[in-house]
Amino acid sequence: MKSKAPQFKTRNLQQSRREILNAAFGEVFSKGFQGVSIDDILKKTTLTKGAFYHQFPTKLDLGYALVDEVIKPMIIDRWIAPLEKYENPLDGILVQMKTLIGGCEPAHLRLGCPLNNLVQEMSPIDKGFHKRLQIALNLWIDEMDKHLKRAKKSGFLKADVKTKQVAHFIVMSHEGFYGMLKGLDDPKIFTALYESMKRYFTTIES
Amino acid sequence: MKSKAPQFKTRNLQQSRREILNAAFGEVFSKGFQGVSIDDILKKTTLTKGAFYHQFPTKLDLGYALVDEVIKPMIIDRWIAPLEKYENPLDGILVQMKTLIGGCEPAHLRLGCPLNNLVQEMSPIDKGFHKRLQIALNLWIDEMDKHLKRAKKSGFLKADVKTKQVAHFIVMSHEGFYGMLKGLDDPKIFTALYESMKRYFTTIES
DNA sequence: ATGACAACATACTATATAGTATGTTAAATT
DNA sequence: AATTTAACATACTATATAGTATGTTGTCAT
Repeated sequence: MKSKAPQFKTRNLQQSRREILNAAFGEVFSKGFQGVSIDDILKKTTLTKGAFYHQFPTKLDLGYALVDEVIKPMIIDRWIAPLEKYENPLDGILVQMKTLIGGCEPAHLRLGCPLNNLVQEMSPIDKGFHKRLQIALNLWIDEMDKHLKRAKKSGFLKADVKTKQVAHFIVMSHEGFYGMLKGLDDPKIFTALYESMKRYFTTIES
Repeated sequence: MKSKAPQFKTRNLQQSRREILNAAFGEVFSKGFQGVSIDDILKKTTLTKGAFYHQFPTKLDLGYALVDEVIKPMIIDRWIAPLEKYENPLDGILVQMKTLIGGCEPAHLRLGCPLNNLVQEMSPIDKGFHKRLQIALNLWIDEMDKHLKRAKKSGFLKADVKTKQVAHFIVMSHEGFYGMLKGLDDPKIFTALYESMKRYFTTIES
C-alpha cells in the first residue's frame, strides 16, 4: 500500500541534483565555467564529491545539465511565457526588458546574462556546449518568432516584416544589452539602449 | 658613434614583448583568459618562461597589457579610423560591419570579438580587467560619437538625435552581432541582423 | 527484519599550472 | 678587452583541481 505519508527523506537523487545545479548555477554565473571548481560548487552545498560524481560523470556533463535543466527553462520563464499576457507582444518585450534588465540591481547586472556568458566562454572551445547553447538560443528565437507572428496576425506589425529576422535582432539585442551593461557598469546606459530599441520598433510597427 | 648598422639582435625587449603579446592574443582569443596557460602561450613563441616573467610580473598583467597594447589599438584601427574616409559616417559603419563581420570566415567568426570575449569573461571577476575593458569600450563609444557628431553637422542625422545614445547602441550591436554569430554558428544570420540595423538607421537619418 | 542496492561520504591520486630560484649569454659601457 | 647588466633559459616548487577508489548508511522490496 502506498498510503504512507511522504516522509522526510534524507536521501533524494533528484533533490540533490537540484541542489548541485542551483549552487553550480550561481558559481558559474559569477566566475565562469572554467573559473569555478567542483569543490567551490560543493562548498555551497550540503553534499560532497561522492554525490557529485554519482550525478555527473564529469564536470562538462554538469555544464551541459546547467544549460538543459536550468538555463533553458529560465529563458522560457523570463522572456517567453510573460509575453502571453500581452495583446501586443511588442509591449510585453519592452516591459520585460525594462523589468528584468533595467530594473536589475547593479551588482547583479555586472554578472551579465547566464546564457550569454556561457555562449561567449564555452561555445568556441567545446562542441557539446556549443550544440546545447545553440539549441537554447534557437528555442528563444523560435518562441519569440511565434509571438511576433501572432503580433503580425493581429495587425501590430507591418505586412512586409520578416518576423524571424526581427526575432534574431531582438534576442541579439538582449545579449548585447547585457554585455554592454556588464562592461560599462553604468545602469544609466540602459535607458540609451532602450530608447534606441523603441526607435527600431517604430520601423516594424504598423 | 651610433653609425653602426642595426645588426641582427638576438635579444630585444620590445620585440619579445610583441612576440608574447601576439601569441597570447591568439590563444586567449580562442580559449579564453582563464582557459589558457602561460606554457600554452610560450609554446607559440621562440621564448621561454624567463622571458615571460621578465616582461610581466603575473599572468593578470599580461591580460592587462593585452587590453591596452593590442585590443585598444585594434578597435581604433578596425572600427574608427576607416570611418574618416566617408563623408557620411553611417555609410562607413555599415561597410565596416559588412566587411569585418559579414565577410569574416566562419571558423574565425566562431571565436567572436576579442574585446567582447574578455568583457564577458573577466569584467565581473577582476577589477583591473574591468577598469581597462571599460576604458576600451568607452574609447570605442566616444570615438564613434565624434563621427556621429560630424554626421549631424553635415546634416546626415536628424537634429534631435542624441549621438551618444546612438553610439552606445551601435557599439552594443557590434558586440551583440558577434555574440549571436558565435552562438548560432550560422553566417547567414548576419544578413538578418544587418538588415535590422539598416532599419534602425532609417530612424535617425534625416 | 533483512538483505541488497542506491545514495551518498571520505580519502587519495595524478596532473596541470602559476610562480620562483638560479644559471647563462648577448651586448652596451667603459 | 674587460666588466657589468639586461635579457633571457632551465629546473624546480607549491598548490589547485578533476577524477578515482573505497567505505558507509539510508531506503525499499520481499
